[in-house]
Amino acid sequence: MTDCRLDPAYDDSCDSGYDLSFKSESSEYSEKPDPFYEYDFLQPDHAPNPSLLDKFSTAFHSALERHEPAADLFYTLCASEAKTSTPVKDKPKKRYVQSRSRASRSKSPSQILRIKRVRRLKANDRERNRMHMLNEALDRLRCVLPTFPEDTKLTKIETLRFAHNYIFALSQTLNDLERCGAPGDCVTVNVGNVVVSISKNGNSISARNNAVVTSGSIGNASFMQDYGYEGKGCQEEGFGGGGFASGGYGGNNNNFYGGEGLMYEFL
DNA sequence: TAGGCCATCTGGTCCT
DNA sequence: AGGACCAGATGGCCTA
Repeated sequence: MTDCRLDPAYDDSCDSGYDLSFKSESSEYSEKPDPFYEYDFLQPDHAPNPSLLDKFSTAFHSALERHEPAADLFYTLCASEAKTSTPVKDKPKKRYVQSRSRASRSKSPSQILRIKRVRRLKANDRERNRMHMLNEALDRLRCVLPTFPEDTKLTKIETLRFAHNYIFALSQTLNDLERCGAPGDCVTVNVGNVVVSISKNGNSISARNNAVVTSGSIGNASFMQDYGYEGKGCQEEGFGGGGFASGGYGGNNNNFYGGEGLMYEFL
């Protein structure tokens, strides 16, 4: 495969008629509305998203009062507004048939080459922007995960696994609260070395050793593992994998999620 | 220095 | 036709 950066034929002369300036830094990219923006707890400036926090808080406390699954309520609150750039495909894939093109009519080989090169450059630019948007979303996901600032930045796969496990841990916590009842207004979840407090007055994340937790990673590799779940729900959602033993989630460390190892306290 | 991670390019496929 | 999405290839950077 040729690398255009080394290919002398891959020039970006004005002859191509295409402006090579990166659109990732242009207004077209930066001003494009992000359909997922409103579903982030933290906005790009790390300020809490009041709308989403309110929804989560409402769902959480309604669940505590009505003994209903908070995740379902939260889902219900958001579902009506849910948008996705990758719609679910329920139709069988149809084979794409290349139609006869009129484009080649009355075009010299050099013109065709130039047109192809321009299209390729435009496609490269779109792909670059697409990946930038994906990375931006991953960065925002990193921001809402309880991590230590002194640790290295989570990789992409670590971020996704961490987020999956973190969400699962929180949902397990909610399930246990619904089972046991919640006498107070605040719930504290111990996530490894991190303490997550959820209350009507807001949520907070802190470290057990009083260190400030902002970004980075929890120094506990097992938390990054891609746990499977053999129980109902996750399996139905396609999360099934290797599975884990009942009552344990995280092995011999201090991550206690689900089952008898779950740690939470009422304040 | 090997391996992991990442950004980018590229061509194929599908969809509008 | 053109855009979105995807996966493979490639080269650069960093770290153990």
